[in-house]
Amino acid sequence: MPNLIKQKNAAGKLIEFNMVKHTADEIYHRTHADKGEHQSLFQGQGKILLALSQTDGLSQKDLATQLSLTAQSTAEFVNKLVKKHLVTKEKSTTDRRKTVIRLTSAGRKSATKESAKVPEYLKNLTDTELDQLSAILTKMNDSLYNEISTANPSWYDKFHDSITDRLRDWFL
Amino acid sequence: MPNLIKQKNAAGKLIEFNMVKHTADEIYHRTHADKGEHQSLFQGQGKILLALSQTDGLSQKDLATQLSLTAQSTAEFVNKLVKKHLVTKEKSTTDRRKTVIRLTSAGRKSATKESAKVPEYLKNLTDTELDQLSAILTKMNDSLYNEISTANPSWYDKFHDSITDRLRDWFL
DNA sequence: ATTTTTAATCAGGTCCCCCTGAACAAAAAA
DNA sequence: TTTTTTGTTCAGGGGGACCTGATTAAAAAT
Repeated sequence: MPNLIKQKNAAGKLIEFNMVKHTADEIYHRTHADKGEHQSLFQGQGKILLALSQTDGLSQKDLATQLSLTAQSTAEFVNKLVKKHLVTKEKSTTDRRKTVIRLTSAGRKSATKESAKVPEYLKNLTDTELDQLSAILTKMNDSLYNEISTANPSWYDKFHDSITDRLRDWFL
Repeated sequence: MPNLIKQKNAAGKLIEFNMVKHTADEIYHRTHADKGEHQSLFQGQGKILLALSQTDGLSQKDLATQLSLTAQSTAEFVNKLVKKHLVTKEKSTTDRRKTVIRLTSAGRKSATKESAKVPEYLKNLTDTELDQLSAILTKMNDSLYNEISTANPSWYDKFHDSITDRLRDWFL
């Protein structure tokens, strides 16, 4: 029998963490005048960058299906990224309907910069704590993967492997 | 000397957690047709709800200063919440310039519903793990509070106490 | 009693995520 | 070759988080 009090405690801390982190991020990109860089990596333009950093040179259609977006949304995000010089568009030579999207070097950097660095708030943890945290997060993630796979197996399939691949790349 | 590998490991797991959680949330409010309920609690309308759930009956001005928003943004969010029947607006009787904002019962429920319940992914953790997680998150949060207070002391002041108050209320 | 400050409103704007519908050109199938 | 399917694009829309500027009404200060 798990202890409800302990669960609530942890849940509260987690909410607090999200809240405080959100504020810290806000302050950061407020003072750093990050003009528009407040995209989550997991939405819209960020998603595209992430997918490309795993497999460069996808077509818009590929991106759309992989990311569960409409072709139009995908086009919108890609165009925005082109304007920011983070990706390039070029017509495929083999199939001239297709547009191949590629990361620029700036794009690749942008996709990995925030993710590849160890945040400050982890640096105060001891080795033991880091191990504990990793183990706990692994369990939590598995839990969430389960939720996703039962709720929506097709998303899960598109999702799980690419995520873990991506993370392996970043952190090795 | 903290172990960089361990840090990166934990950092990766954390990113993975955010990513997976984001997807799980998306699936959830996609299947539950939650029309617009995908607000972070820490932004815009969510912020307002949260502030009111701590201190009901604030004026728009009070909300604005407390949340570091302009009066106009605040008004916008409040109006949207009124449309959703989550808050009510009424002219103050003592100072007829002021508008007093109050949570409806639906509003109060909405402000606490997601937060007060223990997420599934915590329920598979053992008591020991829960304790470890709480301890680790406490350290991480302190780290972030520090960041905030050095970067922007005034935000910190508005922030810290009300947060901890809020969390105490939810979880007791 | 008049000026000034304050709380809120309207108007309009920027950027973000995301979708539907309609058009169009290139490739594949009939 | 004609039809159908596929990949993109254009147009337009809904909702969200913010913001600045200008105006109004009520309270406070002079």
